Amino acid sequence: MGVGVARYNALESEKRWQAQWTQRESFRAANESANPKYYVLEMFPYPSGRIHMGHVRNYTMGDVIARFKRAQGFNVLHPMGWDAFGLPAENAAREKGVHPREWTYANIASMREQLKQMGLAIDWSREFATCDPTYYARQQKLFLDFFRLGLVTRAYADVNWDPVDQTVLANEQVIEGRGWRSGALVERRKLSQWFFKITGFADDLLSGLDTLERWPEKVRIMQKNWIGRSEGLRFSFALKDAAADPIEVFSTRPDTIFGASFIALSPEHSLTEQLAADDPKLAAFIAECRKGGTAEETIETAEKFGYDTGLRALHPFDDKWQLPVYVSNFVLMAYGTGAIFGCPAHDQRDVDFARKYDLPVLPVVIPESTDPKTFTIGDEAYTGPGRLANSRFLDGLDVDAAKAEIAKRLEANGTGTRTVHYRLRDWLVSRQRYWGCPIPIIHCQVMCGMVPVRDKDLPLKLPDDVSFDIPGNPLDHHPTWKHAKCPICGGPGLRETDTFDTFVDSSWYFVRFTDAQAEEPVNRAAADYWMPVDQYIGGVEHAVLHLLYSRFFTRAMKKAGHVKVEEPFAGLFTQGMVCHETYQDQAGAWVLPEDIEKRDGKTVLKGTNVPVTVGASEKMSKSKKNVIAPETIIDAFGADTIRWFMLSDTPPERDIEWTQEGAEGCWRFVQRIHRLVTEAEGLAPAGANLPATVEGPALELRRASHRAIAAVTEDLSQLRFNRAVAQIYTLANAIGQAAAVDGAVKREALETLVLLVGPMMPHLAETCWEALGHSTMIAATRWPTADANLVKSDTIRIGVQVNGKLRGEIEIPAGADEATARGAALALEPVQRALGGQAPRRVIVVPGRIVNVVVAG
RNA sequence: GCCCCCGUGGCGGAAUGGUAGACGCGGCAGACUCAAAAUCUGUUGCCAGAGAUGGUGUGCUGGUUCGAGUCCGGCCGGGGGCACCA
Repeated sequence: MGVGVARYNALESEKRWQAQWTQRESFRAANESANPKYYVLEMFPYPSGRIHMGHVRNYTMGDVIARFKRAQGFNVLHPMGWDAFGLPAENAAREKGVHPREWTYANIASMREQLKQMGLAIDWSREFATCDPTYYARQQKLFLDFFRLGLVTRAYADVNWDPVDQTVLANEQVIEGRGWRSGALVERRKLSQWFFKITGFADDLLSGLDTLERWPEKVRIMQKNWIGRSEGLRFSFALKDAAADPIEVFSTRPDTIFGASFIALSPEHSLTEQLAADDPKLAAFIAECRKGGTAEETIETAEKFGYDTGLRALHPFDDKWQLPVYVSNFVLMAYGTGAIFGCPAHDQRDVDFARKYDLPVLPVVIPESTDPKTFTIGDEAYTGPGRLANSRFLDGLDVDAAKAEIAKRLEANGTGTRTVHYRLRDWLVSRQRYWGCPIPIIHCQVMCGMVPVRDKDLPLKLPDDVSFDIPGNPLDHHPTWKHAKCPICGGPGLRETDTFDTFVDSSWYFVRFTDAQAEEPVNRAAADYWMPVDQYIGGVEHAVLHLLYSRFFTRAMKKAGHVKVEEPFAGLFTQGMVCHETYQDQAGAWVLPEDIEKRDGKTVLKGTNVPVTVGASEKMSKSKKNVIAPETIIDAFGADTIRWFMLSDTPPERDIEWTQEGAEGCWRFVQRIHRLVTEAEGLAPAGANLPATVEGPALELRRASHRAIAAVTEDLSQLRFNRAVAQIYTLANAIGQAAAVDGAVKREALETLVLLVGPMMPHLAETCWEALGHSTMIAATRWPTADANLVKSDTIRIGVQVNGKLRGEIEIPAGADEATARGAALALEPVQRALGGQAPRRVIVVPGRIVNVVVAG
């Protein structure tokens, strides 16, 4: 520590300001205000016990927005809670013998402590965990509302059974045939399950995407693809053997019907199965198709196989035309009818298949300005627009007209139906687990069937005395819990022992934050005031499921009269991951960053000369040990340093790489700001007026201040934190350069610097604000406004080009007319040289931008 | 295989079609110091040149334009998503 230099003590200062904010309830949000509202929310965390760098990045961004909007005069809601149900708590119970509730609440306590150390501007009075009975009781009530509205259904379904987790997985949770958490090979089982009828909202969820202008295009496309709407025609092909049932197909290209050259059935099609019973070769073929999984992207490049069943189908418009019926591995049972007609000329998969089995390839859609007689298809299908040919009554029509004509004819004779298919399936919400929200239904053993639990009997609480000694659902093998009287007849009944998927919990928490204490699930007035969330921030890994379910839930809640909005999140931002270099020792084992050191350009195990291999920067993960614990950084440098790092350099949507050097650079800047403020000499007292005239270096400093205000305001509004950071560095540099400037101008510059830094490094800013003689807090201070006259300068320097190449620079008054710029440019020596005494062929003057002299040659 | 995104100094990255490389990290040189750390100042795309300066430069390749990192076509490379969706 330098002699006589008071070094900024971040840890002490941060503790102090955090206490101040808490004591003054600085971030408490009122449910009504004269100011406009702004609701900023980060995806709430699962309480694993410790925060990681991903949390730090996420919550820092949200916090900057919250503080910035608050300073701009908005009534800001910035809450925090816990996505607290879920399997890890049960795993901990099985592994360590600790009750899921204790484990979860202990984790929440330690994570809350860590988040508070980050200095987040959160209204903690609204905090809740989804495992609080006060929360899930309201969720049960919502479920009953949905139940009465017919949005809930129960169906026997083939479900994915995870034998390790002893639970049912959604299709989305099965990855490469394995459970997404356990990694166990998934088995198929038929179980009676609860579903939310999200498919009923498919069209609405799809069209709603168009209104989400402040969502990343990428996420909207992913949701669109997930919903997967396709319009087509469902119709039948009769078989030559009249005794057999016709084969029903679904096609989005019925216009290509006269290019058909085969029919293909899925290996799982019922007809396939019938035929296989008497055809061992087909049975063997089916077994072959099942190998390696069916839904794999990897098999897309795999070869297409077919098996000719010997059956012949009749063309719907010509019963003399027979088409071979194949079974093929590229037809999916889960989509459409599990059967297709193949038109090789206009579908890539079909042409691949046709070439392999030597089937006809007849083009029936001809691109504009191409001769039908010479148009042929090689190994590539033509899927573009065009006019029909070789298609009898369709000849000459365009694709859309031909589709309509076919549909019209087949509908008229009763063999076809226009159909819309969705990829989206109903949301399976029941889980055979203990640590989740119980589903409030009683199965009457007498005659009443499935009966909702009465409102007055809510919450239906989880029992505490459960055992995890045996596999399966503890609720199910609890000795007494599931026995209940039927609410209708009073006879014996059994409680539903399934609990909800935790995606249900996270599908409405953002509404509950608007009044976390409300007796009803939603305080309608509070929800109407705050919803929608103005800015939601989280990882792109939730692009489909969480966000789609939340959009569905909000619509369902609207139907039930709980909210007036349909879309929960007006703005969405998906931040990038936090990465770090990876290290391996000579045996190939992963090494923690804290166990290495870099010396003389080499990377070695700490305190030794044993070399370490430095690998690519990858997402921080325990398995590769490339993790930095946020608390080690906060303990060493303070929260402001880690926050500043997260905002600096890398655009927020991209992956950021954590480096020790970068962190030290941030720390140095913290110190530098503190020094600039505390060592400033000749400052005017707080509140002093600026001199009447300011010129020279003082004017330049004023300009730097106001340019910084304008730029940082703009950048923060657009979530371009990295650019805002660069602007602040520029201002700090300008202040350092203007050492001779003092008085009120210097004060203005320093106060600007401190105010602009406020949302990003709030503790440092408060300390500096106080050092500048203020008794108020930055948390209660308005954002500065830029003086437009100071943002622009009197003269500007613009480039001068000759034939588009830079040849010089001129300095002219800011508002100078074209003639002035032109004259100054032409007078330049390099321009004169290029002209060689001749007149320019053309001079382009873009005011305030550039002059380009075009010289003949 | 299809869809989406991205290729700019040693590194992270700036740049409404208008002076490419802001800002940071790292490097180099200097000041302060017995010395180091910290701090401050200068410098830093590449090539040539002592220098002024000149040439060159945003993955490759065509095009549009007075002018292209930016727009359009083709290719190469990297990343993400997916469902062979008829």
